This record gives sequence, structure tokens and C-alpha cells, in this order.
Amino acid sequence: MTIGDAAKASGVNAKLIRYYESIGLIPEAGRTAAGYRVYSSSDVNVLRFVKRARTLGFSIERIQILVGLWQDRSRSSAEVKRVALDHVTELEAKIAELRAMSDTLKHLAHACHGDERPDCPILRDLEEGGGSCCHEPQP
Amino acid sequence: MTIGDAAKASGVNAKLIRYYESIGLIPEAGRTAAGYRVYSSSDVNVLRFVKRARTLGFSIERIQILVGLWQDRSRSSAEVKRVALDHVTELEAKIAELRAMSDTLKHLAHACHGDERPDCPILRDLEEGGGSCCHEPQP
DNA sequence: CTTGACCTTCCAGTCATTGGAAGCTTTATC
DNA sequence: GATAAAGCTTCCAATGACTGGAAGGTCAAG
Repeated sequence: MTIGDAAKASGVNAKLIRYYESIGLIPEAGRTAAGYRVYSSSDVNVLRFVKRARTLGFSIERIQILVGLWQDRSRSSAEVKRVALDHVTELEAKIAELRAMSDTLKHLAHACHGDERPDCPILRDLEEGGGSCCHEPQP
Repeated sequence: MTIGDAAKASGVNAKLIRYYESIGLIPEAGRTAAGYRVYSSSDVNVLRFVKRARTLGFSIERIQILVGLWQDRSRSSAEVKRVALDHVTELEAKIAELRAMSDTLKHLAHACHGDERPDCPILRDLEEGGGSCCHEPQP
């Protein structure tokens, strides 16, 4: 299998496969006499594993660990679970951050007439640093 | 005011102020005879505006537009609202994406014993590409 | 023998910063 | 006035995870 075949079979594009090899996420592929990379179906399995892990938002660094655990027959499921739950913690933190941004903006946009007049609570918030809002208690 | 003073007053660090200038987000600052950048309190207001907008997750590109609208007395609030709601749309899309990842992982982690044994549904999912899950209908 | 579809490497760019190095200027202290 | 520390300047490089392009080698079909 050439890199193009491996790309089709795994769903990871050829450019990305080379990149993964260059950063050491996957081992160096074998080569033909002409220097073309050669892949086996087990290499494709690794690529699929990586692809699925990326789909779930794992960083390359954590995927390195997961691939290591996957290959390690004496792993404990506790180790895998810990890596997964660390990632969940980060995802939840990011979600909370984006949620707060979105809610604030939706609130401001709701208060904005959205007509031809220049007056706008969104700009007022940005100007004032968001410190004072209609719903906050006045000290 | 020097760049350090402006940094303290705006909460945007000096390095970042120079970067914002270099990409044209803020106008070029005036200079002293020795070449030091000089800032006024209105420059600081712009920096504070930018900082607040970044806190709300706006891209630099959109902040350019927002600053433009802010400075434009003949703007319509509709324009501002549209920029804000476009951003909300993107935030919600990103949240949904992360939510899906997190939920999938929580589900898999829940099904994982997390003990010393190697058997692990998380690795099984990564191996199989997440296509088959206990709760999905069997064709 | 040529065309076109592959493959190779290397370099550059993305986004929004952050860090460091090397070299000025200003301010404070002695 | 000398000196040291703090702050300013520019430029270059790195981050994460890709993506794109240029320049050139290789392979199978017509």
C-alpha cells in the first residue's frame, strides 16, 4: 500500500500521515526502492485509531499515550480512563467558557434594537468592559 | 504614557499592544524623540475595547469591524448586532461539537471499569471508529 | 515517448499570542 | 558623573494541528 492507498483506507489524508510521522506520532513507514512509503493494514488501523481519537478532540500528546496503552497488553483500563476523563475535564472547561461568552452576547444582542439607529448595548458593553449590566446589583 | 503605562491602564500587555499595532488592529502609536511609543487615554480606551471583545471570544478580524463601527457615529445597531450574532452562531456550533465529544467520552468512561484489567470500552471505541455502540440499533 | 497521476522533500502560512536575544534610553542611586 | 536597573526598541522563533504550494522524481497507460 502506498500512502495514497493508506489515506483512502484510513480516512487520514496523505499530507497528514506524513505530518504524523514527522512528529513521531506514528512510526516511520517502510520504503520502496524508489523511496515511496509503504503501509500495511495494521498501519492503517493505527491511522484509524488516531483519526477517531482526533474526532473526539484528544490532543496529539494524549493520542500518543492512548496509542501506547492500546499496544500495551498489560495496560490497566484505569490508565485509559484517567486519560479520557482528563480530556473530559478540559472539554467541559472549554464548553463553560464558550457558554458564558455566548450567553453574554445573546443577552446583549437581545437588548439591541438592531435597527438603523446607532445606539447599541453591545458596543456599550465593549466600551465599558462589561462591568455594569442592567441586571447586576448596584453597590 | 509609555507602552508599559498603557498596558497597565488597559490590561493588555505591552507585547500584545505592539502585536496589535503590527497587524493593523490599532493605529500606529506616536513616538518620542527616542522612538518610544506614546499613548493617550483614548488609545487606552481602544485597547480596553479590544480586550473586552477578545474576552467575549471575537476574532481579531471581527474586532476590526467592531472597532470601525464603534468609531462610526453613523453606524446602525443592526450592523453591530449582525456581527455579534454571527459570532454567537459560531460559538454555538463549537459548543455543540465539544458537547458531543464530551458526552461520548463520558458515556465510554462510564462503561469502563477503570481497574487493573486491560479490557476497556474506550479503546474499543477508538479501535472500531465509534461506529458500533451498545445503544445503537442493530441492522 | 509523453501524459498524467502519483510520490518525494522543503518551506510558508494559518490564529493569537508568548518568549527570548541583542541593543537602546531613561531613571534612580551612589 | 558613573553605574545599575528598569523599561523601551526590533527581530526571530515557537506554540497546535494542520494545509497549501513549489520543485522534482517515479510509475502505468496509451
